[in-house]
Amino acid sequence: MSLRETPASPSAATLSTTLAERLRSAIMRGELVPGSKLVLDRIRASYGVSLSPLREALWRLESEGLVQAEDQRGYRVAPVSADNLAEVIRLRVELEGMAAREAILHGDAAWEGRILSSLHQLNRSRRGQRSPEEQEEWEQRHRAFHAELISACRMPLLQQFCETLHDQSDRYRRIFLKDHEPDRDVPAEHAAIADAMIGRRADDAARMLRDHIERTGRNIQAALRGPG
Amino acid sequence: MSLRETPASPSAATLSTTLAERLRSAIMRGELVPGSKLVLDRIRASYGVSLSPLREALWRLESEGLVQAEDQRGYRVAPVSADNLAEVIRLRVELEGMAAREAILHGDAAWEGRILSSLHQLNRSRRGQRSPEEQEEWEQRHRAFHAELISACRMPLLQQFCETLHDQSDRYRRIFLKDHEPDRDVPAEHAAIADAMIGRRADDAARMLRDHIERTGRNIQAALRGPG
DNA sequence: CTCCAAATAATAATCGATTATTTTGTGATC
DNA sequence: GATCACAAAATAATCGATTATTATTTGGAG
Repeated sequence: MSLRETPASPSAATLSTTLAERLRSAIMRGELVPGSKLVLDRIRASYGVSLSPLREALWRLESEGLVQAEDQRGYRVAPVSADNLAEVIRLRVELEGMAAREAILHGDAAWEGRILSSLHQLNRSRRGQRSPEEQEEWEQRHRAFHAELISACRMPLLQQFCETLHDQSDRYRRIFLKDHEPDRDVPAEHAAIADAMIGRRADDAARMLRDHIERTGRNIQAALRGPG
Repeated sequence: MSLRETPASPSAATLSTTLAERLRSAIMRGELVPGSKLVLDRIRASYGVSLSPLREALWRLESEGLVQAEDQRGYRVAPVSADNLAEVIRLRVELEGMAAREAILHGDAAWEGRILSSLHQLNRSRRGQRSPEEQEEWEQRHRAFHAELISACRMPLLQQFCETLHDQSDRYRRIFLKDHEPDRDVPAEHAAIADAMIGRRADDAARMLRDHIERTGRNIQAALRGPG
């Protein structure tokens, strides 16, 4: 249930936490392929850890929908499907829409500043960069920007749900739109959404957010149907 | 992420799964009090298990919002607060409302039958019974009834969210409305909701569901403010 | 050849012991 | 008396080995 957090007080990250992050990243990048079996002893060996923290890490990823677990039969990377993607997109639209409206109601000047700042950071890194580091940086900033939009909503559970759903749809995008030239001006969409949020134009913001999410969703759906 | 499931094929429940169920029940009943520390070695001893399955069980409950975990500092029963309850209620209204509308769109005759059947089961057991077994039975059937209402929505993630939120609000109700004479005709409310769902009156159903959830919410809020 | 059953191998789950970290207690200093 | 440093105790996290379960192979029987 934790928002991927820096602990309030400076306590050392546990091996299990570190491992969950590494595995999450591998799953999101598609390096661990959807539906594939996660053989405990193999992963244990390749990450150089013991079983206890590994199993804990997998349970955390299970709760984020990135891993499936079955008693006595082990774990596998969550499979992908058009139906699942459609639901993720639909829920993102509804929940991020709700969160955005709440954020507009409650947001203050500091919140506006954080939106502008994260938008700026995002625009300074370019998507579809050659180096994986740059790509990873863009991904991270993109996630941060979307999180900031709803950060003032005063509904931590809702933020949690949105983060989980966002991760799930990011995985689809990163796997199926691997080196896909965007057919639209994504930075402009981000800027317009930020502007509507700060300008407290709730209906505009919700509509643009919906379109933004759904457009990406349709592109992924097309790629998903195409090859697979 | 699993809907509390009977495994498709008959594989033995793991100790970790059983333990998670037992702990969930103890937390929901308020036997493990909100905010209290869960000292691993104490629980380990009292449940007669080893650390590994215990820790796994606690992580599962963390993902359901019933336990809080902090690296290197252990676990505690999720605390309660008016703010958290308000968010849980709000999200239940929104998400169960959405799920109900979808279920009305997609539900077939079999679904109608399941609703009527679970309503009947629910009415045959009486809430606020003297024996804990009867009370537990009512709780279980009440949960099943609400789950059945949205079971045709074809959105497994959404069902998952609803189940989690329902568990959370049930915990509040069971702790704060311990032996509380209901001030309203709850069975009639259930019957009316079931009727509207089956009759495909989506707006009616959503409104009655909202009122049903919010009324209970207000009662809990009152109790929460009162003593504590 | 196909089906079943037992044997074997592979894997998951659990345990008990060890190590690392945090919390509590104690005494010294100001 | 308050504050810090250190020691001791409590607790959390991890490991390596063991046990239980599932999956695979093998060897008949029909």
